[in-house]
Amino acid sequence: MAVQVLTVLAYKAGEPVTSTLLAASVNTNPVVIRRLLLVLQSAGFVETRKGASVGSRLAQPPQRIDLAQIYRAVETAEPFKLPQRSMEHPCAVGHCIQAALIQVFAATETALERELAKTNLAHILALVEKSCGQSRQRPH
Amino acid sequence: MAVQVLTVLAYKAGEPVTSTLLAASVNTNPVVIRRLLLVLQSAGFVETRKGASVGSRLAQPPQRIDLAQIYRAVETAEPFKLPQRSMEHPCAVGHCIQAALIQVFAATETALERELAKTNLAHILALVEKSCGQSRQRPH
DNA sequence: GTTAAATGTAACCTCAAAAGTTGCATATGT
DNA sequence: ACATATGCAACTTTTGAGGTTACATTTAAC
Repeated sequence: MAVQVLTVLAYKAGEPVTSTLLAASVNTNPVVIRRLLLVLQSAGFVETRKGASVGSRLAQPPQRIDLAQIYRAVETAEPFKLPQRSMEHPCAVGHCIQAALIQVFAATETALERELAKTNLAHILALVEKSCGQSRQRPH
Repeated sequence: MAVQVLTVLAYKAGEPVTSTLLAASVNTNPVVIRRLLLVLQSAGFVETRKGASVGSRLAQPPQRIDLAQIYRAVETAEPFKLPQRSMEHPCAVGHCIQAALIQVFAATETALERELAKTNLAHILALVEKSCGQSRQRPH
């Protein structure tokens, strides 16, 4: 969802967008968008101003924001994580296996982020415009 | 969890293991293990026999089972999937963006599986034995 | 054969995380 | 000043994974 919101902001090319409008675009609730925007703000991806007829916009050029950064900023639960088992380790083998799997999954995680880093918002924006054949909407 | 169970089975090197024992090793419930084993059975990774003093064992050598296969067999919810939005597409742009993101995420998914395919159970087993310094338990 | 031990399976419960909802205080262009 | 938009708190809803209990069925071993 974060990627979708950021793509819309990139599409708007600096024009501030309200959370209500973003919510309509992603078909969800404005508050959910605002919660997400807070995260994206602290990550430095967007700037948001309060008040009438303003909203949020990208704080960086789309080329500077890649999927790995977004992933790290937004993702809370790692996809490859061992469930936190109780530490009663009745089986020493199970304990050793866990230690080994943590290494393997950490390596996978790193590889995943390296892969995500290859794509940035500008790439996605180009893909959107190409697949839909629409000209980019510029601010007035 | 699937990886953990399969690693234990690989560690046991063909010796049939009961779901109760596996559950103790992963510190969970035998029924959960059995449910998982059903999936691993239909994927062709394990063989299970009913009856007294039997259980499950690997159906293939550990070198033949890699993490990508396990991932595909077990994983239900894709980590990179757009939430199924309603099809009322009030915003054509949003629709185009979704189509583009599906492509991007599919590519990421493919890259992830390519990465996972690099590691198989034999690798993990070697890592376990190395990090714990225990000799492999052979059948009798 | 009988029996103990194991799986297959159904029907429930629990729990946590994400998303959605409501309400209101606060800030800010016009 | 006022309409508009965000920040934020508290709550509910939803969803999926995991856990639990119970029981019929299968099978090796005695």
